Amino acid sequence: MNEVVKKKSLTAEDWQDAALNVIAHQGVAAVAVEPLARELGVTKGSFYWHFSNRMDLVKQSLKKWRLGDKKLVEETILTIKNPKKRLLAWFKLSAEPIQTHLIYSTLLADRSHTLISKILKEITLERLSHLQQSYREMGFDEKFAKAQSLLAYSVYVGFLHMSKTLYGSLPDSKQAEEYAQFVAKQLLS
Amino acid sequence: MNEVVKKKSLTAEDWQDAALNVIAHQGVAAVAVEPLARELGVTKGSFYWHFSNRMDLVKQSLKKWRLGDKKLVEETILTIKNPKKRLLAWFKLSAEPIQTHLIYSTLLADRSHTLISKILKEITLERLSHLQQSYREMGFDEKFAKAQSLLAYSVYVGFLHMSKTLYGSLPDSKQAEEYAQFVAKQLLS
DNA sequence: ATAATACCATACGCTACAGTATGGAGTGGT
DNA sequence: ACCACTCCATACTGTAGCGTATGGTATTAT
Repeated sequence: MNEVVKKKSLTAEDWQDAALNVIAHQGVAAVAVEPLARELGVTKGSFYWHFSNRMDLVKQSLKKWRLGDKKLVEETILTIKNPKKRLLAWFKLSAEPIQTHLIYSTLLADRSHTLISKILKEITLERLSHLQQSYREMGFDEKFAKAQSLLAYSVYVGFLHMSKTLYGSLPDSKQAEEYAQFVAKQLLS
Repeated sequence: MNEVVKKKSLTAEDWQDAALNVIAHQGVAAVAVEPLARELGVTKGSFYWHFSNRMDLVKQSLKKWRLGDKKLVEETILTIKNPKKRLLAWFKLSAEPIQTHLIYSTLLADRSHTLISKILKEITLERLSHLQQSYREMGFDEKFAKAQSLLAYSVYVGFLHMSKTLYGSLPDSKQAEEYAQFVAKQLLS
């Protein structure tokens, strides 16, 4: 039992969380109704009461993920006034072993659906814009800020995949800290 | 018709090429026998003559890809004596819009099978080793060479995903050249 | 010319999953 | 006490793909 209080019935969010967990580790294609139902200890009769179909679940799950991710960034990064410190905080957060990174990196290789491509493009452009903004505030010119933010973001994405490939999971906080320091030294001078 | 000479019968390599094409664009999970057969204008009776099962095709396809990739690197990169020029050549090749990169980046998010994880780890460590070697030959110490090669490789992987995400495909040669120059300036000083 | 072999079509059984239809148990409101 | 609504189980239909069995045709060898 992972829950002390045995819940009487499931909510839509319970299904979304389970779906996000699958997405993080096996991708969108692996999100299947019946296996999820088994995992949650119910049948798909429950599922089709909460959602209209499989894609509906995927959509709403990604929506939830996106909101949570946005909130995280707004609270821990965008509140920092000093642009250099803000970038450093971003590098550190990027290397933290949290689910949101796993989901993002998994989605990156999943071009199965137009919806996902669209979401990814939006998120990526959004984040690039933040980085570029910070570099500009540090005093760099437009062109350099653009190229450098693309480079920094590539490092972020690459690091996610590398970690999973080499270690099978995201590295722990200590390793992440060290790596963030090195990256900062190379990309924040 | 994409072939002038209409072939009388298919070879195992024809199936492998078709499979690699699917892997490059939709991932290993999307490799299915019957759809491939339809695409090749035959039925699966043909498939099961050439391969014992679906996984057999995947294995052999990846083996072919790996051999081709190895040959490419050996011929265009490892033959260069000067370490700095060698690294520059690697950066440039990394940004070229060729299928081998697509396959690699797609595999990176595909942890469905132990075999694939194993292959990926091997390839990644192999490439990291080459990079590290080049940095060392440039005169950097062991520790820096290791960190820097990891950084450079992260940039490579990240760039692949970014390109697909933002532009839907790998960028053309001209863009690739510019990007490689910038990366080289930042990571090769 | 005949036999062997390479290559493929067809037809089959099996499984996993999507989605629907319907009924039933529990719970809260009145 | 009764009703309505929430949540889920059960039982279906339909489809896509895996793998097998078997027979047929064209090519090659002898």
